[in-house]
This record gives sequence, C-alpha cells and structure tokens, in this order.
Amino acid sequence: MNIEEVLKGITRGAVDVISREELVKKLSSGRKLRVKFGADPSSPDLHIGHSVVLSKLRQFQDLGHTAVLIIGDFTAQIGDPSGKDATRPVLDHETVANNARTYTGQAFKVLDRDKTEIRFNSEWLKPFFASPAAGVSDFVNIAKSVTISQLLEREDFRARMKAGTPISLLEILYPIFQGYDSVAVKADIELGGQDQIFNLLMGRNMQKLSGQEQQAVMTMPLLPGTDGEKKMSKSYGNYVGLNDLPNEMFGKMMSVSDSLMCSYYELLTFEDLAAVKAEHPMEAKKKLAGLITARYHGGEQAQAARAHFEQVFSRKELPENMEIFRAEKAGKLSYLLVAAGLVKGMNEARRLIAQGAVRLDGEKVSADIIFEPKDCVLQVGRRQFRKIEKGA
RNA sequence: GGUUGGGUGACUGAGCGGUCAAAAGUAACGGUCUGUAAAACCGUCGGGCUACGCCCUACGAAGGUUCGAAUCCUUCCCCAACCA
Repeated sequence: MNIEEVLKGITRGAVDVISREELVKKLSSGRKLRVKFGADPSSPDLHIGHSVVLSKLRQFQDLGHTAVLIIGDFTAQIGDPSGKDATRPVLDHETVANNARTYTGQAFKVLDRDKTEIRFNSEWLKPFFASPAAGVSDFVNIAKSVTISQLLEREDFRARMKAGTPISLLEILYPIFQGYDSVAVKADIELGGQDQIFNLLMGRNMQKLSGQEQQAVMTMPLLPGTDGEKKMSKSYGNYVGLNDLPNEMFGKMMSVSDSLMCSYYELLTFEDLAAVKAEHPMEAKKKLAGLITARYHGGEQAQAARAHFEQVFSRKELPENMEIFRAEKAGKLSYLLVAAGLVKGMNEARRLIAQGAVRLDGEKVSADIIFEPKDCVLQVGRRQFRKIEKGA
C-alpha cells in the first residue's frame, strides 16, 4: 500500500487534520507511531459515539502503530470544559478508578489490546502540579470553587481584558493538563472528537515548548444521539452503549429516524451510502442494526437479535426467552403486575390496565380482574413480557 | 467584603396565605397510526386506598406566626448577578 492510499484511508471521515503535511511525514517515516487518545473516566459507559474515534485509533493499530490510551484519572478531577455549559462534577478517586476499569474493558471491544499502551495521567500530572504541601485535593478544591466570572470581575483583570492582554491560565488550565499528557507520552498523533480541537492543539503547543516534535492532530465528527438532536451522550440518555445487550442494542438502532440512520451509516460503517439509500429504509435499518450489534456481540448474537426483533415487533409474537414469575395465590391483576416487577406501583398498574396496555396470553384485559394462578403470558406495553407459572 | 435576586417534582420553569400534589414545556410511559420508523394525535405522569371521594409524603434545612403556608417571620446551608 502506498502512502497515498494509507493517507486516504486514515483520514476518511475526519473533520480536521492538522497538518496534513506533518501527518504524511510521520506516516512515511517508517517509524512505529504513538497515537494518543485521552479519555476522562468520568462516565464508565462507552457508547457507539465513542466508537467513532476508537475505530479510527484501531485503524492506526492495524497499520502497526501503537495506541496510547490515556486515562485521565487526574484530569477527571478537574473536568473538561469542552462543549459544556456548566462545570462538571468533580469525581473522587474511587469512582475514577472504577470507571477506568470498566472503561478499558469496553474500549478493548474496539481496540487491539496488544498494540495499546494504557497510561494514567496522574502518573506525571500529580507530581507536576501538586506540591506536597498543597496536595492534590486542596488544589482541586480551590480551582473548583473559584469561578471564572468571579476572577474576571476584578478591576485589574477587566483592565487587562480591555487592553487585550491574555488573562490568567486558570481558564485554560484544562487544555494545559491535557496538552502535557502529549509531552509525557511523546505522542506523534492525537485523535479526538471535533469538540476537542482546542485541547488537541494545546498539546502541540506544549510539545513545542518542551522541544519535542509536534503531534499531528485529527478530529472525528461527533455522533448525533438517538434523538437525532443532541450529540450522543450518556447524560442526555440518547446513547447506544457498547455494553448494551444485543436485543437492546438492535432495538435502539431500529427506533432512530431514517435520516439519522444515514448519518449512522456514514459515521459508523464503511458501507456504500448510495447503495444504502436505494434500499427500503426498513431493510437498511435492520442491516445497520445488525452490523452494529455484530460488531460488539458477534454475528450469532446479531442474528438472534434480529430474529427476536422480527418475532416480537414485526410479527408481534412472543419472544423466545421471558422471565418467569411464579404466581402462588389468586389476587388482583394489578397486584400481580407489581409483584412480577412489571410496574412501579399499584396506581400505575391500574392506569396501565385502564389504558389497555395489559395483555394476558395476547388478550387485552380491560379491568382489574381477579387473577387465578395459571400458566400464561403477561404482557405490558409492547416490550415487557413475563411468563407466569402456577406456583407450587 | 458589600448589594440585590434566588433555591419548586427526572429536567427547564410558573405560583408568592386557602380553589396547590403545585401552571406550562421537555423527557418518560401507555394508546391510535406505522417500517417497534420518524412525525402527528389522544391519555397518563409523588405514593397508597374499601376510589368520580379519602389518606400519607412533598416546594433547600430547622424552627415560628396563622383556623390554614410552597407562599409571611427567624436562623442556618447553598447558588447567581452586580459592586469593591
């Protein structure tokens, strides 16, 4: 493969590449490159939005390069301001450690473990920024409790702002931490989401200051969430998690709008877009759901998820595996719903019955009848099933 | 440090002595429609009950004033804006 082809493949889908010349130079140097990707373990759940950048990282690995996965255990205690309109909560050590563990576990669903170097940035940031006297938590606490607006209110700062001179480093503290990571791991290339561009460029600055060769920077587009409006994020609840069960994953993919499906094809797969658009949307969506599910759970599971989907939703038949609940004595149906864990409370149970959401063996139940224990299937809404067995 | 304005249900945000389990929007959940599309429309949306009514717990925390408080007073905690 010549360099042209490599470059084409590696920059496919990228938003920014800074700079192309440097990237070419690095790629053609014959060296094993160190490709950095940093992640704050602020949330333990990775979703398919993260997979956009991770897949790109994987591409580098497949070319023989090393992925340097930085776990921002130190920076997680500060919170990346990128794309946020409010200060992030500060996490304690234990949470961060736990998150980091699950994080890497999920990341290796995409990355090649053997070509990945995992580093925790507290390794170098702690001694670098925290004096033994002040201690990390003191520093973090102070930085957390002083807001920018408070600082900028000061007259001398206002004057400086008016004069156009740069303000304190505090606001750009985070990018500096992240940038220093690049120095510490001697990154050749850094990948990130589109909203990371400022931070990534800071890495170049810091490396230059340290006399290192500057990393090339490449950003990937942000994946829209399943609502089709905001970016995919756990806090918006519009994500498809890498750890989602096959049926869940398949189902979530099926419920997105047609236009969103196209974006997903573009950002998550290598499929030919024109061909996709020519297909029936339903078929195309099933294919997409299958591709994604297969990626994280294997082809067999994906097949099963598709079969399940078609069975339960397309043909409205019963699913293969249902949770079993043993009913021992006669009682109100509403009580059975609560006991079987299908609803939160009695009121909700009654409401759902009144709304025609409850079925016994496929027959709508319109009143809160007395249920005599027997083997049957209890269904609430479209997707909640419970197999009822007569108790001993 | 000073001044002013705030803290309301999953979230945004009205209410400012009784008619308030608390408007409106979002989210969520059911239903109709369908490709579980999306959108739209209808309904529900603190908990419980012997249920067109009743009880309990709720409007930052703790007290108080009232027949009656999310609404007034006191103290405390937290936040924001502005001024130093």
